[in-house]
Amino acid sequence: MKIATWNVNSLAIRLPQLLAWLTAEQPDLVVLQETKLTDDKFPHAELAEAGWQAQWFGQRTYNGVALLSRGVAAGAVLRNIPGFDDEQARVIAGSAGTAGELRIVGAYFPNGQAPGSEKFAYKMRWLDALREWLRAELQQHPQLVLLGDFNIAPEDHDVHDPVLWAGQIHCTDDERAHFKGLLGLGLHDAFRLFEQPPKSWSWWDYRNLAFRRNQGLRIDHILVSDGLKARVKACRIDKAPRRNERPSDHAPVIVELTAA
DNA sequence: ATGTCGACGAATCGTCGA
Repeated sequence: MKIATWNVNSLAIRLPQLLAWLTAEQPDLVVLQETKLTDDKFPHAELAEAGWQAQWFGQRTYNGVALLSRGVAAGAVLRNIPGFDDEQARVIAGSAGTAGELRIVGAYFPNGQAPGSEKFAYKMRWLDALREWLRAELQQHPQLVLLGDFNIAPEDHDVHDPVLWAGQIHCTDDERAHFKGLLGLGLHDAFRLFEQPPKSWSWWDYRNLAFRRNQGLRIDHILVSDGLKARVKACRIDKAPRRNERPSDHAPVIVELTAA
């Protein structure tokens, strides 16, 4: 069972790359971020043609998320955090897996712009709401995967230049405390369950030849619950799509689980 | 350090967000 997350930075632009990647990589479940599509424009027909069921939740210009499953549609789908009033489309959750035992929570965490900004305050409120909702969700669904673009680099070794980035957005103590708070719910950073190549990033700025210079951040994550940890076989970042022409600025992250 | 994308509204570019 392969589960993946990818911030596609506009599905309108990236659909051909997504379809090619799905064929090449053959994941079972995929969550997408930054589709930037209103729901009427979501390319469900093209995905269905390729064998994918989709659940989606989007808006114009910004944000937008989706949950793709091969063959069987996800059940008990939720859009955004229950009880948290939000105009932005950032979360999609659904139940999937061979026996519907897996709870998949795909999320596009707020960017936060800069510490002290109104957008940063929104990020903090959103993170509070996410944690409290997930606390309850984990009671209901002990086999849970939280994955997406977290917009948080959890530790200095997730940052190409920790001195340059110290205290900057994605790297503040407040954001990192929130990441640890999620781990405190009984979640595990799947990527760090394994030995990994040094300087592994999931995002590289379009500017400054950052990808060529491998100057990036690891801000896209897959967190697995206590109840799933023993099933985690591998976790990796797939840099191949970042080498495409007109790539997304993010690379997919993939986790492999053993059969239930 | 700030050199790039992508969406959008309005024009063949400026603004915003990331």
